[in-house]
Amino acid sequence: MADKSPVERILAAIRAIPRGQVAGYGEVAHRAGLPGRARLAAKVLSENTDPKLPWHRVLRSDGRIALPEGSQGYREQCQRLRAEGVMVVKGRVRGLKAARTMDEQVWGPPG
DNA sequence: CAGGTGACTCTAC
DNA sequence: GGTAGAGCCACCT
Repeated sequence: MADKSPVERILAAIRAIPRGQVAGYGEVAHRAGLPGRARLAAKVLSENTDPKLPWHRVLRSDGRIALPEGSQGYREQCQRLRAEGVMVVKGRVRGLKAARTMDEQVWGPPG
């Protein structure tokens, strides 16, 4: 990875998320080389405006959508996830979860 | 330099 | 299993 800015690295990590799968802010931040910067990832997404960026694959540690229910972003994320084969119920995501437990097997361990 | 904010995370009930 | 409150850390004004 090039010596890009932390924001660029976060965006790259999000772009690296496989389709039909989801990841948490902490995971994305850690993958971006910024452990503990989950908040930064959140702000980055809030500032992000790239339609090609799979930001909808980024969820909270609880596997829940970060945006408030009823918001435009919430609906967009929910619909996009469903379109990728991800089940979304009550603002929660069912199926694979990239939490800090069994994510390594789906994300791929370092190496 | 200090204050305020947040698409977060963890622990406890 | 879910909700509620406190904590933490970096970024912005």
